[in-house]
Amino acid sequence: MPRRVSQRKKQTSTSENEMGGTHNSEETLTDISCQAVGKLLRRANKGGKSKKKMMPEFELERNGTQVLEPIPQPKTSEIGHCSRDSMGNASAEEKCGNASSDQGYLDNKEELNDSDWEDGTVAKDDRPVTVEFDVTPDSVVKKQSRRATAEDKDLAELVHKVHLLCLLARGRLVDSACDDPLIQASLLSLLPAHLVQLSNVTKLTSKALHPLVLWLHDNFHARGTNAETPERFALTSALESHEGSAEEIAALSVALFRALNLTARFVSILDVASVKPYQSCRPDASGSRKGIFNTSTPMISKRKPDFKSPQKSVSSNERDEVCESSLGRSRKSRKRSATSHMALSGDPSVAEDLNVSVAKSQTSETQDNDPESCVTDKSNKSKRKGDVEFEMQLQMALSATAVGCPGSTMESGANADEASFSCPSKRVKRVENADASTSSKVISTAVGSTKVGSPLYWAEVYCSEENLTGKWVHIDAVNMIIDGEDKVESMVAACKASLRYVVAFAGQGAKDVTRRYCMKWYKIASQRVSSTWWDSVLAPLRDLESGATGGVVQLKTNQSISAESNMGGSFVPSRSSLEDIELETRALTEPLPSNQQAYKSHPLYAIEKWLTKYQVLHPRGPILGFCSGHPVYPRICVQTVKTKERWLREALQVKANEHPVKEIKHAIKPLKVQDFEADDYVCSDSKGNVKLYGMWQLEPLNLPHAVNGIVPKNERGQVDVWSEKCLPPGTVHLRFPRAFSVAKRLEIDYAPAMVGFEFKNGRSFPVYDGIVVCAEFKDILLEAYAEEDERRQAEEKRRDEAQALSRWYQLLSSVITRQRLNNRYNNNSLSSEMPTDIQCKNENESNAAVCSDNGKNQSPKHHQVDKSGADLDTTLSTPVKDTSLSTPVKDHVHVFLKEYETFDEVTSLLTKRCECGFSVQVEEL
DNA sequence: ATGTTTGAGGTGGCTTTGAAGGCC
DNA sequence: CGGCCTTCTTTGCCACCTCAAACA
Repeated sequence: MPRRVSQRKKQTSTSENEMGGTHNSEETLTDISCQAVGKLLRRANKGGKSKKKMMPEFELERNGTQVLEPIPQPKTSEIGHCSRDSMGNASAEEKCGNASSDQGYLDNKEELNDSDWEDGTVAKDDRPVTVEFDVTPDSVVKKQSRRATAEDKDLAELVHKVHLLCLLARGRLVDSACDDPLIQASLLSLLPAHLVQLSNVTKLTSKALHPLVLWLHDNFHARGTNAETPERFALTSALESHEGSAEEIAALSVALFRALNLTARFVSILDVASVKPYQSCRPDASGSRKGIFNTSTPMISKRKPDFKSPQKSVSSNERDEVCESSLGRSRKSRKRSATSHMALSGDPSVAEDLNVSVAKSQTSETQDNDPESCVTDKSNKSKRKGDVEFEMQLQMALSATAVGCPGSTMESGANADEASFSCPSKRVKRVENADASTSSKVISTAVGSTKVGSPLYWAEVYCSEENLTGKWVHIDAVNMIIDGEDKVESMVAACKASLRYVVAFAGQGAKDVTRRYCMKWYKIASQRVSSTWWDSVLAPLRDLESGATGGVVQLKTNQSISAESNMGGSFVPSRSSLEDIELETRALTEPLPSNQQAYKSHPLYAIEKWLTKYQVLHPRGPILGFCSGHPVYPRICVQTVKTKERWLREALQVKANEHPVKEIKHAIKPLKVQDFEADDYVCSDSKGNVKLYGMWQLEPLNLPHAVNGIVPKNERGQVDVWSEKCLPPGTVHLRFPRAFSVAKRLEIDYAPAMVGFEFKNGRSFPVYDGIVVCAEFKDILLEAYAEEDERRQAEEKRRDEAQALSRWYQLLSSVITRQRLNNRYNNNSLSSEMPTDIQCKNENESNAAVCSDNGKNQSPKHHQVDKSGADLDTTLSTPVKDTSLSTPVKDHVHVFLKEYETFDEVTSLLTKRCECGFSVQVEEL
């Protein structure tokens, strides 16, 4: 395979390894999230060190603070990244990515130990940890945009998944806080007596909830940042002050509903980092550019328990607007950001606007023309949008993870009240900032990106008297909306926000209820992670959720369903299964999109215009409607067509008398020879059409059966083994090496097994693996192969041993010769230059061994048989050389002729002689 | 002003059945 | 000399994606 492909595979497998199996144990979900982030960082780190210059790098500081530090990015363009730039990224007192700090980080980088990340110390370290980003200004002019590579896509998907897991974990924490008995009791104590009666209502309708929601709405307000208290998820303080974040208010509403024995869920939009690279979290790929910056993750835009708010916020005056809850959140964010800029701008109001702009540009994927953002865009424009997004995504994932990591201590006793994530085991990990302002600034860059007015949290209450079978009713206490599930999408869309994941939490579990709120699924389908992965993650959580909320539905007596359930007694629909049906129904009854492009990858509908080359409509109907004059067909009518050969790989063959359903032109690559012969080229064009067949034209592959031990082969004398199904009946595929030689020796008919292709040199070549033989020969072959293998191994062993002996002999012989020469010419300077290479072939194996003693003209003038040589003979019992020579001849090659040999039967010594007088004694083994 | 269509341009993925030369 | 093994080299088309201009 090409290198490109193998790299891709590696990445994919990495990603799967890292993310896979996260659903196995719900109780370790948080751990898994943390580990995933750790791995992610490690990977990002690696990526950053590679040639991918766009990838930010990260490092681990020694003082227990993990600092995530993108290296200075080259500029995308132009001008002035002055103070504004640092405003966008960091306030002055924070670790601004200036040159000196960069240098320091780069130095430290050498000490970074990957295994720290690998081992998940990010999450598990007992010490308080600060996770912080520092965005450094770009300094080098760079290409404006870059297309996403496969690696970028993998990384974006990884970030997306990690972020999802983190947000899921957070949702579960909020949900469990809603179960806190103290919170519930406190709420009940505040509740007017007439409303408490609601707990006795058995037949609940959404209308009945109205006064309750009204009371909530009147008594609890979403607010902006309170400068005195750190922004944490603290239901108690929200309860006390009757004021809290949108998330807290929504959670309080859920807690109240549960206190009244209503079945209620906490619902949250998981506003997650984009699954695509260099995109912010926006729902709609077409247009709405300016809405991008409005997106952010609630984990960041909302002040989390893990980040202190060290800076004062500007007071809020705009409390009672529409979408107040989110406004509160966004205001908070804006203020927080603004404060970090005030030091630079000096004007709070300006600073606020600026900050919004900065944040926008940071989260934005475009340097859009939004007038509001252009003020500061100049500075951020220089940063590539992909980088910005990447930083954002990592921030999101990291901060979200930090919230959920268990096992760490609360930062202070004052904060460790019961209300914030009630039970100790569920307590929020406080990530202690060594430098609070640093961290806050880091977050502020993200915070400003809040979408204005987009509802992110609400409650769902199960009303048994709604519909026939009961219904989950959407209740947004902050905005005083009851049963407004159809309004959510438009509200979210109006705020340019994303509705990709709507998850309901209950009983420590979670369920994806996006379908209930999203009417235009095709718009978000591509923005979601693969359903396989998502479903597997949610599977254990779904069980928990349905366990907590899934009461048996009390069907109304006059309904036929009721009769059915009474009759059988076995079919008792649970709330959960009924909801599944409801959501599934919505999935299958989506209205026809009004724009053509939506049909390109629509799961339900298709128009012919957007079919690909290998797709046809079969059958052509029914027509469900029209879009811009194009008939709309059900997606199930779209069939994939393939060539005969392609179908063959799937063990299917085209039926007799079937005509190709489609023919496409296949540009045959003209060979170089054909370039000179235009006539040939033109002729070949006519047969360049590729015939395609559909699934309905196929039948199971009917290969000729093996007869008389002969393997049926194709026109190339081989068998294409795409899979076991492609084997002719009566044959087997033997994949061991050198099988063919065994088969050949036994004279068994075989065919090489072609298992695929390798692409090399611009062409593809078949890859063979083993042979195909008739099944009856399998055992014989295996047996013979085992024998052969044994014999071969024995032979190899023998050869190795002989070689070892030979080499020992050569070595010792050299040593002895050297010693002998030393003795003889001790005083001669030659001794130090003695050649040691005595080359001699294995005399045992040749009748006329050839030796060379032309040792670089330095051969001793006179050789004598030395006693030591005889000793060596007896000691080694190996071929021995006796150098009883008399006439050294320069460059002479000894030739030992058979007729000069003498053999001493007593000593078993064979003496070979050269015509020159040189003789060699060989001891026969 | 906003949304939609269209086309340009770029990237990733799929395509798919040798030859020469050295060694044993 | 024949069989086996290694090395040679890195296409070109199409689908898909993004972007921007034109259009509704």
